[in-house]
Amino acid sequence: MARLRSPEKRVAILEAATAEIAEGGLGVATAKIARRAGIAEGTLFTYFASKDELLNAVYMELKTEAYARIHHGFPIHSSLEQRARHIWFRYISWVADAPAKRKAVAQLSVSEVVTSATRAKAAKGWDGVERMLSELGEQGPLRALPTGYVSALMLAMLEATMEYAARKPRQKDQIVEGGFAAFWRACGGQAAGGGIHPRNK
Amino acid sequence: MARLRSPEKRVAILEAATAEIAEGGLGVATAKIARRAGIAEGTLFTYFASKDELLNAVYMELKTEAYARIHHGFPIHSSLEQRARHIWFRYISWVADAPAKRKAVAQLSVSEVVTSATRAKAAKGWDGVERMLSELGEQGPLRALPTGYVSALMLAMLEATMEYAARKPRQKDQIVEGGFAAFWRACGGQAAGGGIHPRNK
Amino acid sequence: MARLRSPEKRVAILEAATAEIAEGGLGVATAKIARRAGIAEGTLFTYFASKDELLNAVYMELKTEAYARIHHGFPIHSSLEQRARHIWFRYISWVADAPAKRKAVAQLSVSEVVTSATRAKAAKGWDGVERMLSELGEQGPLRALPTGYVSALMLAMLEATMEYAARKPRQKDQIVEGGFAAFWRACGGQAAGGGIHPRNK
Amino acid sequence: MARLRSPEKRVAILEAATAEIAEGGLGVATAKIARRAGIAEGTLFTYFASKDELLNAVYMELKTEAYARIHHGFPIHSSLEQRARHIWFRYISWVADAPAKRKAVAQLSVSEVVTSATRAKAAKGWDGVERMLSELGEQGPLRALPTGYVSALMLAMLEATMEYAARKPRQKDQIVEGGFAAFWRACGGQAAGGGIHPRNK
DNA sequence: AATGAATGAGAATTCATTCAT
DNA sequence: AATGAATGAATTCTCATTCAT
Repeated sequence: MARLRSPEKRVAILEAATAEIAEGGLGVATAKIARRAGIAEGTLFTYFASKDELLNAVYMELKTEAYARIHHGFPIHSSLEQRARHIWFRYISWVADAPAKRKAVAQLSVSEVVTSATRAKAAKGWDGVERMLSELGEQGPLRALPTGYVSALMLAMLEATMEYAARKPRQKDQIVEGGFAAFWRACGGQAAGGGIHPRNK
Repeated sequence: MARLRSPEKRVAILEAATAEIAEGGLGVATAKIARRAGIAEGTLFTYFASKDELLNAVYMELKTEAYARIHHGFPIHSSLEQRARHIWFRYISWVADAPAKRKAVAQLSVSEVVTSATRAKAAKGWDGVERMLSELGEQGPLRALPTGYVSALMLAMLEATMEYAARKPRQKDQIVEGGFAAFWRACGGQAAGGGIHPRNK
Repeated sequence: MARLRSPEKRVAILEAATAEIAEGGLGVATAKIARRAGIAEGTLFTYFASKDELLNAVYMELKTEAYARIHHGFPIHSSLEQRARHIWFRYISWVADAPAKRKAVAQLSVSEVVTSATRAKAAKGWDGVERMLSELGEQGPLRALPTGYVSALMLAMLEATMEYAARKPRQKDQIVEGGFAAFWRACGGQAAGGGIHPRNK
Repeated sequence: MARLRSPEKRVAILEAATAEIAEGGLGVATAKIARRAGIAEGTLFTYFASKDELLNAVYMELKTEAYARIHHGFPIHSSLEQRARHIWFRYISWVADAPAKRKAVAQLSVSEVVTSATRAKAAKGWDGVERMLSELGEQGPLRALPTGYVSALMLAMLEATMEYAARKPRQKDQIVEGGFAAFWRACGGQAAGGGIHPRNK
């Protein structure tokens, strides 16, 4: 039997692509990605049939990873606020650990190379998060708005908060905490101490 | 660059570039932009020294235009909420009029071709908006956070709201209105009727 | 106004392509063709949109040129045999002048890159030759066979004769003359002195 | 190359190569040939040291096969015309059975990958046919021309006839028969009933 | 100033061949 | 012997930019 296609190599390519995209945009040469991944130019194409396919895989991978981060240790029996906090801070920590990942995802999200099929598949992974957040949307002032809007809003506020925090590293913790408070108010909750469902506490 | 014979051509190029970027990403060929603008390939470079310069100009133009939209008819003597509403709905209407512009701006915003100098210059124009919003940040729960964070948050929430509204055209008005309410709560204001500073009214 | 696309350059490319194909087959690199034509790699593609298009153009060009050679000085009022001789020897002389052209045409003829549209268009040019030969097909023993078969046969016999003559340069004249005699007999004619229609002489 | 484990695999490769060449030209990827042959990419190279070697082997194989077809049942004691007829119709039937073979041979014949050594070797196998035909060349009007020219002429007329017949399937038999008659006349023979050497009959 | 042909440095991808398994 | 992943040179084609007209 010949060598097996190594999952490590696949991962190396995805990581190299993420880093290169973060540094140089979606226009990076596949050759550059391959070099960074420590493989030959042509080898990249035994793992991904085309650059587009690779880009879609990177998007999928990053979205999945972010989701896994949030999913891990989710306090399913805690109050709504605690659950929302978990998501907020977990996502922030993911980005803080690897800013390149966020930069890459940002580029991919607005690009046309990521197909709607990929987006749909990735969104399905987010379903879990959305379900967690659905209670937020079902009660309180956001009740009248379509499901999914809450998570879209949360993601947007997260991105803005991270972006901002990244530019002011010293006040980072304060901004992140303040950002969550703002999100929580937007959802109709009171600042810490209050909450949407006092009785739920 | 000498005084340009035709400012119309400059505008045509910027518009063509915006449309092409929206449709095909930042990778569009300058030749394609030129064709769409109704000029020759080479002529583009008498108006913009390089593709990067053009891209930066497009970013600048779009940001400036959005700002102008908001600036126009700004109810400078109305309540803080009224002013915030003005910004919110004006920005939404700008995007609604020309969705391509938003798509283009989104691509440019995350790209590395737009220099920090350009971003700074554009942000300066945006200062006006920020000043209008600064009161929001100075008072209420957002007080402790750095200036600029409020406008960043507003923009993020606006983008998310538009994105979402675009996918559910029938509920558009409801979503846009609900989005503003959420933003206003995030800033510490009460739902319409209340407000941060009742006495300011 | 910019430079005009020069017909000389187009011709240079076609000639370079013909020579390269003759020497190295249809697999030649477009870069090699461009170099031989004295132009830049990219310039080739302003004259021919793709390699396939170039190859089709070469085929067309060579077929047209061969036809022109035959057409020139055609003894329209002479005997059938004289007319057939004219075609035979003219075609031979074309090939003798530029053996590379025949080699290139041979490769292209059997290849799949030459579309049936191109073949049809080229065949239309041969219609003239065919008409000249149609009398041969209408009378004599070939009468029962479909029109067009005579010219196909003639071309095949010509190719074989040339191929053979090229390998034995010393006997060239003898072979070419003998080849024509064979063709003429195949058509039902008698060796020189006789003919299909003695009275036509 | 050691004694090969499986001659069947060698044959499978040759057949796959023939089919692929017929369909896609000499540019086919060896990987595609291997896949069609039902073996792994690398295995091909334990049977043929290089693509060129494979191509030469295909040429050789096809020429040999055609020769075998003709050789089989050759009416060695019949009249010259009968023998020529045998060759003509046998060759036609070979091609009719497997048109891909003829297409492949046509591509290979005009290509530079087939070495003159291979051609010489293949021609040697063809010698048998040539010997059978040599009488045609030795007597009659073709007497003055070099040996080998007759078979070259025959092959050319055969190819043209097949090509033509393939395009008009309904008149196929008529064309093939008419083609032989033409060839026979070209050799100096009379239409059926006559012959070059009545006394030889 | 305007034009668009010319340029040539990449870009993505292919593919014959090698080689670890 | 057989496999197919790995290799990297080579290929076609694109495109920002220059420049003759």
